[in-house]
Amino acid sequence: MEDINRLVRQRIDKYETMKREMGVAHFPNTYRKDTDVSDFIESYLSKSPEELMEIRKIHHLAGRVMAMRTFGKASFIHFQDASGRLQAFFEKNTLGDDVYALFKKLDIGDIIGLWGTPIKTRTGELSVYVQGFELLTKSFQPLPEKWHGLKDVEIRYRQRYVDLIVSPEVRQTFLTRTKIISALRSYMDSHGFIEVETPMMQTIAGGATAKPFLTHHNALDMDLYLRIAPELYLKRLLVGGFERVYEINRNFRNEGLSTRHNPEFTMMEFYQAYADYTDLMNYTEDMISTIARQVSGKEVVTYQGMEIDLRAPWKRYTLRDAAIEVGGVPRDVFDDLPKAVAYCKDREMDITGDESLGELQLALFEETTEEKLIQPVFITSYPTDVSPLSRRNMENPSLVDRFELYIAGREIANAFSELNDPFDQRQRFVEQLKKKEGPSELDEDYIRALEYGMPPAAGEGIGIDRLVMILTDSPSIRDVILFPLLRKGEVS
RNA sequence: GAGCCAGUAGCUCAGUCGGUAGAGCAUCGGACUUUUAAUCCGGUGGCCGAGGGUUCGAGUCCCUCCUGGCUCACCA
Repeated sequence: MEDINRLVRQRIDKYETMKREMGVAHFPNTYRKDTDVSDFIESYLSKSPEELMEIRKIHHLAGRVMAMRTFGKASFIHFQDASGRLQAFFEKNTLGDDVYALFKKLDIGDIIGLWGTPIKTRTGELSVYVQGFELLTKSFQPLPEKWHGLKDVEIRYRQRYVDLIVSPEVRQTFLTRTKIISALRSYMDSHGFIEVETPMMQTIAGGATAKPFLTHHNALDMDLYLRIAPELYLKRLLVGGFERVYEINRNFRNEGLSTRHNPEFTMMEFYQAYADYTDLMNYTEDMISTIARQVSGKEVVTYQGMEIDLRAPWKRYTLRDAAIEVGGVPRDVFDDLPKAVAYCKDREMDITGDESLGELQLALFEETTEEKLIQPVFITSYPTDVSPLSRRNMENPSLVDRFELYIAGREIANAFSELNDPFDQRQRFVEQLKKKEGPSELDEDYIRALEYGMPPAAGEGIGIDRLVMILTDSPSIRDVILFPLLRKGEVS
């Protein structure tokens, strides 16, 4: 604790005085509370002041002092615990001179245990009529101002603990995140899926196209990648005989940061044997609308001023129809390689000219259509050459049985009927290796697993952070990740 | 990686044409027994993100760098 500023110094000195002269214990851990703030409020909020006068029960509460209004001989504070915020009334006559003097030495931010009876003050606010208190943890750093709160986003991210103390809406967002993930788990569990864990450290970074983080294992003297996706391991489990598996965990991608991208982010991937991508569309719209209802109590949510209707069923569009009808790409351009190249160049899109038609079709869709897909929509029928792990469509082998889910202009989920033909899979891997992005090595063990036989299946990945963003109306992914990645640095 | 914007007291912010660094809250001292951003009186508090330059003089103008935000690029 170098660079101690004056305010910290004052608090340290004050604490020393309290311990030396006022009998305050040094960081004690013997106080036990018996009542949460929310329970206290629930028990007494509807009672009249007269009814509360009759209640002699002493409740032991604890929490952090958030505001103080002290007078000569009586004072009010607000304190908060994990469940809520409550007013407490300290009176000199009740507490005695010494205890009241100790009370007046408290600072905003201190954590105290306090006990007393319920009371309603003259203005009708339910409060604790304090009979005694104990300083449990001295707070040495001053908290941000009560009125404007903490606005500096750098401090909010670097010192999230401060943000959580002073910003109820931030605390609420993260509580909602927890509820969403919990609801997701129980939805999956109740549909017969088992939760599994697969390697975060992999020798081949497969299952997606992204740059991986590299690390090293000393004892084995072996380079390892942090996973970019769990996909290939989860499908090995289908080979192994599990028919419904899911994993909610972190992926790591060594790419740029933005309001929608954090280098580590949370993904749920799940795989279901004897199902195809149309089954997953039905499943997904029910899952997400159910979770929205459970978490927020409604299926029509507002995201950044846009009304998003999550009620099933959701619209379904082929990539081609969406690009043409929503994105306004001319029909002949979409279906013709030279015209597509010319069109992309006209729009100053960053293309080399070596792309396949499929790659250009996807690029055209992303350029013209994506951001217009506000209401939930499944985009289907992706080109095979941009989907190396997806099953080909029976009628048209240049397309795959795949969908992506878009909500509020963002990709939320990606799913497909799984390719379980080991020979086709090998061929697609070989094609993928020719491209400059993508895995550096062919995953022979995955091919071998397919050679043992993977049941027909469909699988899906859902970006949990992005889903949480929509359900909590958060503009940036950093608002739904407790500790987003920042440059190494100190808040001065 | 590129462009734009920002960084001044613990927090939130002013700071004009380049001329002695300010406010509110917090904090410290005093008054005050039902307050709600309590009120009233008085005080303390600054490496103006860092470094360099121009100038008699720089928070202010110029350059470099650091950190953050937004947009773009990258990114199934």
